[in-house]
Amino acid sequence: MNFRQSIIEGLVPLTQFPATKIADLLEIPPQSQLGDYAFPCFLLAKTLRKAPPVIASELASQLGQSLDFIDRIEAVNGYLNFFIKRQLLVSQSIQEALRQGDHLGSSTLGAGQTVLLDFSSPNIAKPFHVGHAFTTILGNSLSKIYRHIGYQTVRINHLGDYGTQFGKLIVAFRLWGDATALDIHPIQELLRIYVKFHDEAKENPDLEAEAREQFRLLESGLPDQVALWQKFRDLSLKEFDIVYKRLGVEFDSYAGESFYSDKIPAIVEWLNEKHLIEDSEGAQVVRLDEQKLPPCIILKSDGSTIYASRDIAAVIYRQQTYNFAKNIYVVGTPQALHFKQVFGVLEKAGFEKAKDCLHVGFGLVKFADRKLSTRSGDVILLEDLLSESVDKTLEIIRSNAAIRHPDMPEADMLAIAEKIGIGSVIFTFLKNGRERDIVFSWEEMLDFEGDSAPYVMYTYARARSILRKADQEGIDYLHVDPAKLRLLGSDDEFALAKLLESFSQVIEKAASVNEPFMVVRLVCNLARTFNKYYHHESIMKTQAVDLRDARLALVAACSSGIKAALNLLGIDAVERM
RNA sequence: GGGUCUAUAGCUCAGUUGGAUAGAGCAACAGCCUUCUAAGCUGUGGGUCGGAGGUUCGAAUCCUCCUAGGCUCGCCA
Repeated sequence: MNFRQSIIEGLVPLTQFPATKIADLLEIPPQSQLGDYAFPCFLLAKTLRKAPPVIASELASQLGQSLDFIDRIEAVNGYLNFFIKRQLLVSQSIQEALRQGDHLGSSTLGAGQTVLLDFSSPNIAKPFHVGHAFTTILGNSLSKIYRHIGYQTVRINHLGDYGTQFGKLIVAFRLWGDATALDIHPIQELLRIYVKFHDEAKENPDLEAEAREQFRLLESGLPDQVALWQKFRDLSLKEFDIVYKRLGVEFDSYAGESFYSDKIPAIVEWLNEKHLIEDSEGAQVVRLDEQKLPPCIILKSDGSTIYASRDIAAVIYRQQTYNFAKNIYVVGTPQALHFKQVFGVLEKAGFEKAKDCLHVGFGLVKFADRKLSTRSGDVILLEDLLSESVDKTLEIIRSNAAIRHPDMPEADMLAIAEKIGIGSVIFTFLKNGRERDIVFSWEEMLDFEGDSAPYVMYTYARARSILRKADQEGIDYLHVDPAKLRLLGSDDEFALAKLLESFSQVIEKAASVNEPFMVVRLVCNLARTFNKYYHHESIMKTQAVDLRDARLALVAACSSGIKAALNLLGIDAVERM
């Protein structure tokens, strides 16, 4: 039974409002003492010409006993407050949670529709630094959230694997490259010669010209140039893969800039046919005055392509290949204008799916404390960040294990530290609204108390610990008689059940605004409420066996809820810690 | 200068599309381990929602102006 829907249906005949209107108005009170659902009567005041409190109390008595799942209805301050029968909500919510298990909150909302997520997209031959972490972690989480509610997803890593920079690398590698170093630390070596190229080019401008020539030769397909480029690309990807594996991120496509290189002429031709392109200061541009946007450059004055033209080609290709319902770009907010222009050109060209293209932006990563371990230049490698976090976690695990789990094998501690350490990093990026800048500090990221990945994971481990004990005693808490579940109804139990019940709504909301932090807040809430419960009640020592079993069912439901939510963030829960 | 985003507790942030006494976490202070994991729990203090007007039954939320800051504004991506 859907309580919310039933209340809406009950209110339709009494208010004369359409169901959608009521759905908009029906809210969840700020405090649980005020009820489970609330209907504000202020809008009715105008049509009925009565004071809201009067209307509320009239509605309360009219609605009376017609809704059998309602315990009572109160009229307070012009609000109609609904209290659901606790036992009913609790037992229903736990049964549903146990049925869905680790897929709690999943649905078929997006069945038959495909969402494209363009994220991560690092530049080949450049270090994978913390700046890339945000798009990678955010995109990964969004893909999981969309899949959870039934969409098919295509995760696209739009690699920066083309452009004059590769001409530079080819020139630099021939002059100063070290093949052995390239095999061992490919990106380090490529970065070294890239930096050297720029240093040398200051003295010798001919190098720049040579680089442009080499890129031209690469683009025209000369075997030597292509082979070198391919090698740089392969080795870089191999190194990126190490980070992706640690983060648990996978891609369905690595079609990057090089992939679209030969698709651009057709795009230019298409735009020309529509007479959208005009000459401006030597460059070919599409004017976007009517959209109040600056012109979008399609071809540079030397005739070569640019970021925008490649992105336009990519959108067209993706539509033909995937027939997407949504085409999402997980790219930093500084590029907002760029995407507005790209989508603007497509719209102007009459490409209908332009409205389904979406830029999901995120803030900058800034650094509060500068004393971070870096190997090269002033960038912080994501790999180093992950390792640092894992190391710090391992220290804590070691000191805890000495007290609580003297039997824990070294290999387990390492595996757990890896998951918690990486979970902490992921959590740092996903805990707030994505458009906020992240001021990065070790102190905050490695603060494992309160709302943090370790806190949530710890809660899961505690719940699992109880269930292991129940398993040992042979208790079947997954198939508890619904009648027993109605024994639950304390404040904590009710609060937990309500949180579990809210999963699907929260996850759908998170998807609709592309904000994983909503899932973070949900799971933190669940963890906090669970810890409270854990502290108040000794589950396994509950005297009455039926009540104990019901409580175990609730614990099982909560544990799968936490696991499900963590999975949506890209974090792997651990059974012990 | 144009565009755009932001400003909420000492710090980091929420605030369900205009509703009830503005909420969390951290930090501070005071407590709780012979009991399923103390990475936990319980309690206390802490606010002119950047400022000034306006809209209305009602504003952190909408409008105008101002202040401060971020990002961005044609051949990089």
